[in-house]
Amino acid sequence: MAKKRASITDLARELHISASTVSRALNGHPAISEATVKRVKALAKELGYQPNSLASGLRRGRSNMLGVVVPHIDGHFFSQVVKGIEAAASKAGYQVLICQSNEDVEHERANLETLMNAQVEGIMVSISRTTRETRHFEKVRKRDIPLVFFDRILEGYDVNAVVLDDRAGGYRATRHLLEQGYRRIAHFSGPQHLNIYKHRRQGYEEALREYNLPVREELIIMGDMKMEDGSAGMQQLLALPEPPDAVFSGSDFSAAGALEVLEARGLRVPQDIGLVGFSNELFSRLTAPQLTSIDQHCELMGRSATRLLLQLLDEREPHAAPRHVVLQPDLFVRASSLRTGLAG
Amino acid sequence: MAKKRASITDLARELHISASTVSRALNGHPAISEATVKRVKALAKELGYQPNSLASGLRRGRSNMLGVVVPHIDGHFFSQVVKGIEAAASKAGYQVLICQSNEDVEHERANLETLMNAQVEGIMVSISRTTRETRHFEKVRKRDIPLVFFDRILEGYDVNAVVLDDRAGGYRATRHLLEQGYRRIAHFSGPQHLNIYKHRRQGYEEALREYNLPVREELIIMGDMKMEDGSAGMQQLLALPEPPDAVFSGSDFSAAGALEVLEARGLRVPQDIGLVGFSNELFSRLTAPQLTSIDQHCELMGRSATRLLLQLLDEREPHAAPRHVVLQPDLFVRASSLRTGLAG
DNA sequence: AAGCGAAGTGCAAACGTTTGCATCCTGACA
DNA sequence: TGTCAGGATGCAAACGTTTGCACTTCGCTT
Repeated sequence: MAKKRASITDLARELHISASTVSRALNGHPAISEATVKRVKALAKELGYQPNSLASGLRRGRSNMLGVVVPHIDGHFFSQVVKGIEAAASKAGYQVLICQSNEDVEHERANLETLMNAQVEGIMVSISRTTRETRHFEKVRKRDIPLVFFDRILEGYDVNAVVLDDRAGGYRATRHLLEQGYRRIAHFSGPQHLNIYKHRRQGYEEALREYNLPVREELIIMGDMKMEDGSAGMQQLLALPEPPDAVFSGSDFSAAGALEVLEARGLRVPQDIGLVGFSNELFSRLTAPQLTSIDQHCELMGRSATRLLLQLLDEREPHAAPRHVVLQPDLFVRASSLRTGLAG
Repeated sequence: MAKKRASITDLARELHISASTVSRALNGHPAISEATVKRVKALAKELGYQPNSLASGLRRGRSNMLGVVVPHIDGHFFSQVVKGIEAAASKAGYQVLICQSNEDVEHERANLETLMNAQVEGIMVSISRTTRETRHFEKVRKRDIPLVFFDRILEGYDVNAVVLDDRAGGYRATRHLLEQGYRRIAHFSGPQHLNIYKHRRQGYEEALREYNLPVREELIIMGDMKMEDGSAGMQQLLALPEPPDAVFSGSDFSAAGALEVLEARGLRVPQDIGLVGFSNELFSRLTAPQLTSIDQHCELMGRSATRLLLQLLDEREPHAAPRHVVLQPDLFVRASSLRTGLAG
């Protein structure tokens, strides 16, 4: 009844052959005879042999594990990305170790240590909101552990990355509002050291300029993109002498917050005020009215990041030029921004 | 420039002491002198030494990893549970390996193999919707790998588990509707081999009986609890000669689907029809009207499961009687079920 | 008949830690 | 001075795999 798990040596002893032969038989080494392979595999099955991946990892200097650091895992976006990562990784025979930084640099630093400790072969990161410097990533690089960033990256830090074309997203969202006839369009944005919020804002401004409209300071509200921030921002906007006739929010959450305020004030969406969010969260179909939003192809992003990482692992060229993959966003038009649709 | 990571042996060589001493110094073994400890730690820091957890895992027969198998990771519930697991595990010095079964038994079986391969010390599982038998779990048990189920368990399979008191949840949801004056209450339920849906239904029936109301077959709709199922179910209900005046849905998603249909038909919630969901998904605050729902304390569930697992690991009594932890749900009352609130 | 190549297998070292036991040293006590 | 205790360290084996190299056998070729 001793529950010791069968090892390669056990198989070898039982079959009166050497451990090397067993190992090779199991791994499909060509030099082993048909017959032996059969015997080994049969016994392995019988004893329920499972390779010890710690041992093989140790010996081969590989762990078959990839690490992921995300700010958090709740909400649609990151959980979908992780899903994509998982799918791509497991197809390639890798395990995935997932860590959450909780939007905190210190946590992020600790996560990286943890992952390196666990001997992961590569790491994918989406930086936390409080990350402003890159020392902890340099440590990873020094160890020659391939590193791929996704979605959120640090401005001016040249790295391998898979990102969304946030500028295009911001542009298309805003342009859609303009085409619907809205002219005084406000924008909710987040911390500007994060590429995503900065680029969404730039896209917004670009669209305005294209329509020869001024970019007004008072219509751009900086916040943390949570629901509360959206509510507060909306109230601030409504208090203006000339309130906006539409809002492009850099996040669905703050858009939802804005929606609550509008409803409470008895303002109609999209008639009185148009609204567009960002991320195409699950709930954007459930609000009343349904929320127009930008889809980020989260799962694809996860798969792309993993594919890029696997490529790097494959090539093993320590310091090749960093590669960028840019995904194009999609605009999902729903009721919250459809003014003409109602008229027509 | 060889990027070989410093090992214990490297430290030992450099300091002209033995590897054992270095190991002991780093692990706080009492027999090592103050002075040596200092020297070792200093050099370790200088060289950026990171212990190789594969090696130490191999030697000590421990991996410091826990495995988790969930049906999926999107949506509020499981991602929050995972968050709780992660938090509790990392506080205890464990890594977490997360696998998704995609609601498929075969995947689930493969996930378990994978985790055992990775030498996890214990496994937490919430079974997939298509899991109806337990052979693959027996294999884990045979290896004496502690196993804890959470939320979803197989009826009649006696195991360590952390579950919600779903019966109480169903009861309280239904009772709340009754107290609001609704009398013809329908119910959306899911696959009955899953404890959660079965118990929610039982709680629903219990509340009806308490009010001396009949349990009507035609008012109980079985489905897959997705949004579409909710829409379809609602249409089916509205087509009845005597449609219900309220619905208790076993999931927020199908509740949302029902809401869409109701809105399209011009039926007012909660005046014409009351609605209660289950899970307290993030979006339940965002629907119009906001959705009354049952909160499952997801994060707590994750923490509890982990704590239980760690206990089992600690005790190492192979076949102690399985333990159950039952969490109490909370009812979050919102507009979708507040008929009297409007009158008052 | 010697030599050769190929196929199949085994030996032993290595990966980086941990740990039981042995060893050495120093100082104290009888 | 001899003995002993205790503190500090080292030795070597072990965890389960993988892998370069050597070895045996056997059937062929020259």
